[in-house]
Amino acid sequence: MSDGTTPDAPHPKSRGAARRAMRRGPTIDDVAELAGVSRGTVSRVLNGARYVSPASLKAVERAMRQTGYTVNQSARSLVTKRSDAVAFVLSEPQERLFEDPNFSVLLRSCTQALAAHDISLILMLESDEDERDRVLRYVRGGHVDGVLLISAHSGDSLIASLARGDVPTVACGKPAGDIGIPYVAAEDREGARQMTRYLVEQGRKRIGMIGCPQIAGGAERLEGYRDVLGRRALRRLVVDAPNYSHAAGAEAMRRLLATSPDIDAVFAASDSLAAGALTELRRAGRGVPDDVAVGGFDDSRIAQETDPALTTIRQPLELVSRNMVDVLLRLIRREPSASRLLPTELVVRESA
Amino acid sequence: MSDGTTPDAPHPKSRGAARRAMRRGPTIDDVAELAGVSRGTVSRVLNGARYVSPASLKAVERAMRQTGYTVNQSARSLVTKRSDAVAFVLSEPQERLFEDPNFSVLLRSCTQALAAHDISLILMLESDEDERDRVLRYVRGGHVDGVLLISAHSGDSLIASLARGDVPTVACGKPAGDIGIPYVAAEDREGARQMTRYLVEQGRKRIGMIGCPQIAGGAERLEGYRDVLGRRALRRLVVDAPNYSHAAGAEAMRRLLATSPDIDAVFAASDSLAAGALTELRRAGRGVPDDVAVGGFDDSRIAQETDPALTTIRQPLELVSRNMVDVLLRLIRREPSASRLLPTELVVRESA
DNA sequence: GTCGAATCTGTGATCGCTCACAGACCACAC
DNA sequence: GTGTGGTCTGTGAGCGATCACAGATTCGAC
Repeated sequence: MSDGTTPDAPHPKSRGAARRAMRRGPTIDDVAELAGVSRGTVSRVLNGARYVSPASLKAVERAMRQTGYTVNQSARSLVTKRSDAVAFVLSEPQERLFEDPNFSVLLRSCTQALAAHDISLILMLESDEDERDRVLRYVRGGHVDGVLLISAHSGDSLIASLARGDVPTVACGKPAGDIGIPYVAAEDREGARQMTRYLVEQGRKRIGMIGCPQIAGGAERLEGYRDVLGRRALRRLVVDAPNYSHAAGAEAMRRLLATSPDIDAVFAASDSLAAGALTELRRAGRGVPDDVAVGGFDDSRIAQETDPALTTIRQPLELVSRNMVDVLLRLIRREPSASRLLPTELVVRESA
Repeated sequence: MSDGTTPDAPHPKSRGAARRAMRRGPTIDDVAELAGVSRGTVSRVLNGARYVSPASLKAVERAMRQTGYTVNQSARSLVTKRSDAVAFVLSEPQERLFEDPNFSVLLRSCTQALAAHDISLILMLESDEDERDRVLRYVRGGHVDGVLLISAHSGDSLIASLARGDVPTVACGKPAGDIGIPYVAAEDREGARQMTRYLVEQGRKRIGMIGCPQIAGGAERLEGYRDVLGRRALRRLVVDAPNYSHAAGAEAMRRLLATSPDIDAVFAASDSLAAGALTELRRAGRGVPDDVAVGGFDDSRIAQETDPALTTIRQPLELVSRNMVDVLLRLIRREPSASRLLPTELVVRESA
C-alpha cells in the first residue's frame, strides 16, 4: 500500500484550527499544542506516562493544569470499550431494602472504594419486571464495566440473566442455587453460632429465634442457631418473619410469645427485627435483658439506638464492600477471582 | 482550500466490512444493513422517528430486535455532548447524612424519577477537600449533564463553585447566602409552626426546642417555633444539637432537662433527634406523652418505630425528589425554572 | 405540465480520544 | 563503520454515533 513517497499530502484534517474558542473544555490537541508536543505524547501521559521524556512530561502536565483539561470520557470509552463505571444494582421487589441501614453502609463504602480507582458508581433500582429489563439492557449495552449486585432475595431472576451474560458481576451475599456468580458475604452461619453460644453461656435455657430464611443470609443464620442448640431448638421456638423490618420483628415476637411464653432469650436474624421484638417485649411487660435477653445481627446503626442497646453480631460491611470492589475489578481485568467469606464478631451491649 | 473537483475518491472508509463477528454488540451499521436502509435512517428511528416511512420504521425496529441492538452511549455522547447522566452529590463532611433515613428516600426517588427519563444517576460522595476537587473536576469535565446537590451544611464551598460554573445544578434545601442556585425544599418554617401550634393546642405550656440551625432547614424550623411562641420562647427552652443524630438528640435532651426541668413538651428539629430525646426522657423517668409531649420533624421511617411512635411533621420527600429532577431537566434544556417550596403536613401518632 | 413544498433517504464530516506503526535519536557493543 | 536495541515521538486510522446537506420521490395546486 504505502509506496514510500507520499506526495506532499494536502493535510485534509487541519485539526483544531478555527474551532477554537468554542464552548466545552479544552481537548487533547489544545494541551498538545500548548505543550509543544503531539497528541500521542499527551495521550501517553494520560495513560501511565511510559516512554515519555521528563521534559515532555513536565510540559504536558503544565499545559494540562493551565488549560484545566479533563479527558472526555466518551471519546475514551468509544475506543477503549471501557466505561470506568460500574452499576450498583439494588434488586428488591419491596423497596424495603433501601431502608435497611446496612444498605447505606454498603452503598457508601462501595462508592468510596470505587472512587479510589477513579471509577464511578451508577445506581440502578430494580423493583419490578420492567426495570429488570431496563437494567439488563443497560448493563448488557456496555454502559458499565461490571455490576455490584445487592439482592435481598436470593433467588433473583436478574442474577440468572447476569450470570449467563459476559458482564463481570459480584453479588453481596451468596445467591441461591450456586449459579456460579462470585459473591462476598459475612460468615452468617458462624456469626449465628457465636450469638447462640453466647446466649447459652449467659445461662439462657429457652432461646427463641426470629428468622427470615428467604432473605440472603437468613437461612445460614438459622442453621447456625440450630448448629449450637441441636435438639433443644424446638420447632415452636422458631418463627419466620417475612422480611427484615421493624414491624415484622414486632409481629413475630408477638407470635413467639403466644406459642412460647416461657422463653428467656430471643435471637433475631437482623437488628431491625430485634428492635421490633424489643418494642413488643416492652409492650408485653417483659424486661430486657432480665426477663428475656435479645440478640440481633448486623450491628447496624439502630443497634446503638434502641433502648436497651442491642447485643448483636457485627458484619464487617466496609470490608465486604472493599472486597466486592476488589473482586469485581479483578474480574473486569479478566484475572481469576473467587468468592470470599468475611468473619463476624460478637458485640455485647445491654440487651443480652 | 476545497477546489471543488475531488478527483474520484478511492473510498478509504469501507465501513463495517471484515470487522463483523467481533465481540461487543451490533452497531448501527449492522442494524442498517439488516433492515436494508442506511445509517441515517436508523439514527432517525433512534431519535424520534421523524421523517421515516412506516415501512423503514418497521424494518428498522425488527432489525433492532433481531440483533439486540443498544446504542453506544459513548459514541452518542461524543457528538451530542450530552451524557444522559446526572450526578447525585452528597456533600457531608461527617458522613452522617448517609445514615439519615431521609437521604435514602431522596436517593431512591431521584433514581426512579430519572430512570423514567432514561437518565442514569451517578452517586458521588464529597466528605473532604480532595473529594471536593474530584467531584468538581468530574462535573466540570462534562461527564454529567447536571447535578443534584444534597448538602446538609448549607454553607458549602462546593455550592459556590458549582454556582459559578455553567453546570445545571439543583440543591435540596435552601443553600445559605442566596447564591443563586435553584433549590427545592419543604416549607420548613411553616411546618415548624404547625407542630408548635399543635403542641400549644394540646395545652402544653412549657415547650422546649431541640434545634440545629447550622443544618439545612434547621434555622427555618427554629424560626417557625419562635413565630408561634413569640416571647414565650424563652432562651433557656432552646438547645442546639450539633447534628441530626440520635446521640445528639439524647445529649440535647439531657441539657434541656437540666436547665428546664419544668418543660411539658419538646419539639425536635428532626425525627432522629426526637428519638434520642425519647430515649433520654425514659431514662429520666418522664412519661411520654403524659409528662412530656415530643414532636419530631420529617416523618422518616424511625417515626413509626420509636416507642411511643412519633407525632411529627411530614416532609414530602418523594415530591421533593420529583421536583428536583423536574427543575434540573428544565435547566439542562435551558428552559427557565425557579426554586420550589413544598407543603408539609402534621402527622399525629402517640408521642404528642 | 410545471412548480414548490413536504417527506423520505443516503452520505460525508465530525466529535476527542487510543492504539499501532514507523521513524528519529541515542547509546553501546562489535 | 555497522548493527542492535532501547527510548521517545508524531501520524493515520479508527471507535460508533449524530448532524447537516443534498438528492430523490411524492403530491397537490396552479
